[in-house]
Amino acid sequence: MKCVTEKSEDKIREAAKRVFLKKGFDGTTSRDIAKEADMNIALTNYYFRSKEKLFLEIFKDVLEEYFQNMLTILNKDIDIKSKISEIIDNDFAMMKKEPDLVIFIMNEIHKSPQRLFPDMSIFRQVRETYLKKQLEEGAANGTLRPMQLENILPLIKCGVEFIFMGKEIHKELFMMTDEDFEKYAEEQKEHIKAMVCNYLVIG
Amino acid sequence: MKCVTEKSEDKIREAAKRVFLKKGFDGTTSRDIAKEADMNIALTNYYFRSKEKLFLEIFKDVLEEYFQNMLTILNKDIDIKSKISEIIDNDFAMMKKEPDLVIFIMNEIHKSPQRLFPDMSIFRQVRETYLKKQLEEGAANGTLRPMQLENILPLIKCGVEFIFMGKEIHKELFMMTDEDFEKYAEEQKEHIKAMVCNYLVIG
DNA sequence: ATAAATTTTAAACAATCATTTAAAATATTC
DNA sequence: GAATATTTTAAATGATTGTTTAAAATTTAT
Repeated sequence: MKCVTEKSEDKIREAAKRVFLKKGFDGTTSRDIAKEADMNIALTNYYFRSKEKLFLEIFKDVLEEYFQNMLTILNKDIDIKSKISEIIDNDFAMMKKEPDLVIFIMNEIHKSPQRLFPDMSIFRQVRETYLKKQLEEGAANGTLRPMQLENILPLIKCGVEFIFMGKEIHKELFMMTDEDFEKYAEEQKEHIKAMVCNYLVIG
Repeated sequence: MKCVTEKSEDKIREAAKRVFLKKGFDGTTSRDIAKEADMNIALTNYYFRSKEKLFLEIFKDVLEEYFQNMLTILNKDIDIKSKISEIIDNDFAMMKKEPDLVIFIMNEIHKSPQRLFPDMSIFRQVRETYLKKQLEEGAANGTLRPMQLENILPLIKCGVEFIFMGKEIHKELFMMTDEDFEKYAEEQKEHIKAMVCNYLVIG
């Protein structure tokens, strides 16, 4: 049956995601979530049993959201330079669409890593992509600097994610307005693409 | 007068720094701090008036700690390649010594930037270093790719800080032990140095 | 339509939060 | 050494926390 009105459980889940991303687990109260969802406070526990369980459910989704698009790109049958460019463009778009996502993930995992890693099959998927094969082949035939996935992938991702995670401090440090930052981020994106490609691709 | 026993105010300040860095502002209670300092709960407010005021005082120190060493290096009269290498080594050492510092700063500023920027003269100092002059001269005489400080500095810093901020997720993603990560981080440090230098320095 | 199951509600729970109080203990001053 | 100022203490403040309760409202099943 198709409902025109959203189910309460989903309303709470979506509200909780927004609040958790903005305020973090510690900074979020059950009442914050209920208010954001415009629902009675008791319903968060009626549907999810506890704030902790609701959080873990949402965190799993958020972590998959973080990796999913990148995973698709990593498996594309395109040349390395295009692949790097696409990953960076994708990262860039993600940071603009969900500015809280990466710092949220980083901070929550940093504070309590043990509780946040369930059966993450997505991790295995990231380790075993077509890019890995491309790196091996490139290293073998001398077109690429020999590097492992775990070395090149952070180099690709850190540039964009770092300046967006630290958007406010970068704005303050270099006296930028929001508009300035937009232009700056675009410049930086191209620097990163060129820098990483120059380093990885030989000749 | 020299006291052999530490002053209560300093004991609280140092305890508060440890707890805030580990748990963040929202995750820290006044009782956590009092317990860590092994002092009565009322003393935190006796000396600092409120948890908020204590936090702001500590945050200012932490932010200066983050920039101070880098600032010294940026002003050194050494060639660009050595300077980049030193900044990265310094960052690396800082992340090992204070693993919570950068993610703490990033997260707190991200959550509430407006309240955390006092008269930060250190920001101006970072903008006006000898490195800036070196970049201008290098661009003018063709030895360096023309880049602004705000473009090159994040490229230098993001690599090391990113993998340490995300240490636990990188360990999980690439199935590393703590020992593995140590070796991995060392490798990565050298990749970053080479990559950034190759990109900035012409020929 | 009636009964049963589900969802929503207002109210309350004990625990903990940041902060304050006022008295006790200690240190300093004269 | 008495008077004063400072520091520390235990206890309490009212507000807020996550969670539960039991009744009311609504939906579903018969």
